[in-house]
Amino acid sequence: MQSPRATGRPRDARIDAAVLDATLAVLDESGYRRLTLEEVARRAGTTKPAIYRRWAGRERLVLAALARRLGEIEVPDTTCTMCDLGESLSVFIAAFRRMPPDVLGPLYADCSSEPELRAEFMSALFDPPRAAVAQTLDRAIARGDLRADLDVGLTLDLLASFVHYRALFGHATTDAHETERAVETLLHGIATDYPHLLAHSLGLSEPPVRAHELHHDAPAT
Amino acid sequence: MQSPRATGRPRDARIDAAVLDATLAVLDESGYRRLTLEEVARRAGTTKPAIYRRWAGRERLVLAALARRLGEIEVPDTTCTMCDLGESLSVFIAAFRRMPPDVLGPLYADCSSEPELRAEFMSALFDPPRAAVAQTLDRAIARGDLRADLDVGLTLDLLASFVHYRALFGHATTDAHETERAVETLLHGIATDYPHLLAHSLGLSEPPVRAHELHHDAPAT
DNA sequence: ATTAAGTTACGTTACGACTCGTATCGATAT
DNA sequence: ATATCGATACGAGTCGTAACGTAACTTAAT
Repeated sequence: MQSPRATGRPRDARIDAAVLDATLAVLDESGYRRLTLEEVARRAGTTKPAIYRRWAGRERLVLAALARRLGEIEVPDTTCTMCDLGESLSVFIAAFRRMPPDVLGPLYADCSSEPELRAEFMSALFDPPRAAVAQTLDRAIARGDLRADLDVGLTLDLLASFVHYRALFGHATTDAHETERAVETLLHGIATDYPHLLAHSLGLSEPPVRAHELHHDAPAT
Repeated sequence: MQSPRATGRPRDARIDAAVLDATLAVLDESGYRRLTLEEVARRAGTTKPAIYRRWAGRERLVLAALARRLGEIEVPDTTCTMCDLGESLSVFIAAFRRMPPDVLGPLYADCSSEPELRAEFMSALFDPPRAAVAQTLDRAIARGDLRADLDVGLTLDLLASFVHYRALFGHATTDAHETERAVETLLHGIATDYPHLLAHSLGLSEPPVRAHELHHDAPAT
């Protein structure tokens, strides 16, 4: 943000680290809702005012702690589109596995009220893995493995939302096998004969003969 | 739940209705986080204890109010799979449109801590629209429009998560057109040549000749 | 080099404000 | 006899901030 203060007593960097560590520890034990700043301060061997000097509230504190744990995201880049997508999703899922439902949901709930805070949440936690998958998609398109007219944003949302859904509502631990199935499903589609369905929806009762040559875009009306 | 008490002064049913109405009004104005029971009681022309007599906490109160607004879900049933899916999703989205992000996210956050409460949340708000889409998928499979070996649960999650994602993180109002695109994407798949990608991922450098006859299932090892 | 002044962080403690969920009370309805 | 009604009050937590006196570091003058 701004340049470090040139005057006065410098901040003790060990306190920063101790507070972030304590925050993560309390989060893992008690979740986000039961996290109190006094407990964090106690464990970090410091006090509440010292925390407020550094972060503007508990949302920002937790964001900082989680962002630190999230670390950097690496983008897989082999020549295998399916592998890359699966791997990207795995990284994605692994990232969220480190942020249990007890944390991510309530945290976002608290962040969603204030636009600026919300933006910080997004850029700190959601955007990084999302960008990784986006890059994978772009590469696959450039390689010719995905359709050139693909709506990357939409596809990204389909993938990302799937992971978030599982992470937030954690009714199932998304394992590697299911990741694979999801990628497979998305790549292949779920229809037996998509052109046929498309034609039907357009009111043509008989399916087009040259189904495979039919372009993805709907014919002009 | 249990049978109505045979003894003592009966509850005033008008209070039930007034409280639920007031709850919805406050939710729409202030969102979930800023909703206080005292404010609800004030608007309903009653008092806090009267509310606690009826619902065990504000989570249950809000759940009851939202479930009331959600109403019943109708399942579309034409012969057009694409239309039905699109329509199902639209109903899905419409259901969530009545529950702004300021409500659904924080509410779930509060419900997720207690398992029983979480189950109530699911059965009251998430399951109904989800079941509607599930029925549409089943019909489409029976009709032969979707692959028989389709993982319905997975597909359902892909669709539902997409809607939830938009509803919770509302960075985009999912309109009819985008719904259509999503269904289209899922039906058709995003790959230019899926069998080719599959083969490649299995380590075969040259693509199979009869790509279109290759079954979805991977060949036996 | 020493000293002095200025600034900021530190720990400690305390405070006001806000909700929550419950308790109490007399009155009322079955 | 029992349970609800309105009204009010209460204890318990947590929040974010405001004091204080002390400690650490920078700058400038001696």
